[in-house]
Amino acid sequence: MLSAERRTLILQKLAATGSVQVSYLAAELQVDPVTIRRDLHRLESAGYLRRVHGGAILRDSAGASPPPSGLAQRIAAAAARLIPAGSVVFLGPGNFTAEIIPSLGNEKQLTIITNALDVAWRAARTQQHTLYLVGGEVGKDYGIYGQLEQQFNLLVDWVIIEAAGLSAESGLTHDHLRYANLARTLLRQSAKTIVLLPPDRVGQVSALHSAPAEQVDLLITGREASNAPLWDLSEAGVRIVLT
Amino acid sequence: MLSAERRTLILQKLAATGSVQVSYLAAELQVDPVTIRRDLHRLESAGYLRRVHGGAILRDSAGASPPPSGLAQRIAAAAARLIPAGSVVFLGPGNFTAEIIPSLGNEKQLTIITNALDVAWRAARTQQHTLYLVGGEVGKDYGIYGQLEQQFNLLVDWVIIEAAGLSAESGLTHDHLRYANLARTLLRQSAKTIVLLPPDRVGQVSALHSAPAEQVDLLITGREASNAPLWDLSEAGVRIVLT
DNA sequence: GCAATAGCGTGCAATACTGTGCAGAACAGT
DNA sequence: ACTGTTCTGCACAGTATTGCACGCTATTGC
Repeated sequence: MLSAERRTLILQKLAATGSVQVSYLAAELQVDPVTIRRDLHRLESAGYLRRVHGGAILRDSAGASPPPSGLAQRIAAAAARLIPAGSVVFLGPGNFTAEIIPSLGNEKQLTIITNALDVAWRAARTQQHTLYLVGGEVGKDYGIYGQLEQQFNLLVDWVIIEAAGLSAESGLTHDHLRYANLARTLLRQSAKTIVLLPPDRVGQVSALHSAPAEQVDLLITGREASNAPLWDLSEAGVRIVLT
Repeated sequence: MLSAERRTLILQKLAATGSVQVSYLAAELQVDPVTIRRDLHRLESAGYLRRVHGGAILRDSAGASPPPSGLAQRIAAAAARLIPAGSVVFLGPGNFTAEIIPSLGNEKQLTIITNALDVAWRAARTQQHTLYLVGGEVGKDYGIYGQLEQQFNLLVDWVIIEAAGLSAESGLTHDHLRYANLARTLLRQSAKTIVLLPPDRVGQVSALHSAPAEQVDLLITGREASNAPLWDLSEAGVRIVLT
């Protein structure tokens, strides 16, 4: 491998995840840690990143977003494992979905459609996927709730969204009207639907309903989720992945 | 084998894999490494690739956004000073326009419409402006070239874009068709237009024309720009800001 | 506060790569 | 056939990159 190539890979990894570790890169790229350190030193001199003990972080991440929680990484990693290379996926807004991008690794190439600015930014910086973004007003949660149907012919293999609640009786529910509308539009298509949910929201019901539980193909949540609602969902035909 | 043939093969290999190594090519093509080096040198001069130690890589595989140069910050700061609080501005793709966001400071609130993912991301993170984003496919330069007119009623006070050239006779010119089309659409509106240009592109002409110089209200460039073309542009009614 | 651990920079030697001058070979035009 | 030009390979000296060893420093857990 060319040294310049290696430095490009380091920058891509950094762009995708926000930070890199010397030890991880050394193992991944099969070079001595001291070589990685020299690379990082060089890239810092060129202004591409900021060197910190143990690795490097993005140059402009002064007051950046907090590091992802372990839960988000676990759920996102589980989702990433399920998606085959080459799929067309829709990613909704949220911390869990955004964390999927760095979980995908360097090889798996997808076509990603999203209405979340943070997801789009992470995906774009990897230069690895084909990326489509919904237009419209950008909200404080980085979600963009535009006229989806006008902009794309939605023929996606997987729809991956978060929700405020999922129960067998009340189905998929949300806190915000625009999010509920988005979910309803997306699930009308015949794609496979994956819902990412914090474990404490399994079986819960929120204000705005979008779809019955039967339309959810797969629920990914934490293993702390209580069993009774999971059982009911499973009865309703929802596959469950605990992580 | 003809030398031109060999260079074509080198470019093919490079396009296929993203990088080539001198030693590999020398063995593969059965010529001396020195010959390969001379080929690469030539191809680099012609702009086909970027030479690195041990081989060559694609010209635009920077991986991450390059650090802002002093020039970008100077030009962006000049533009930021000109925009009054509360304005509705369109920001096109590019390093200069992206640098405007941090130059705006913490108080000035704008309504920003953009088709550049990096601009949008920076603006969104400030939580300071009202932000609209054009939808569509995200390109390698983070530009999104969708159906602008279908998505927004463009009633902006300022259109701020970059270009590949601006001269009094040939007007505003660009390197990429989609960018030229964008500029043409934007400038059809009656907004005030600001063009950000590296000083060495003042008076230059590139392949694709979008608008006559008269439609440009303001040119912001570096003070290194040569005087004759600036004078012509000023005659054509373009206000000039040197920084 | 302190010890264990992991990470840091630097000097050094081995290796690989680089540019350049030179001479011979291939080639095009006369 | 002759001649000037371009391309190619070789030799050589200089430079870049890498891994290892060493002593030093930051971080972590108790």
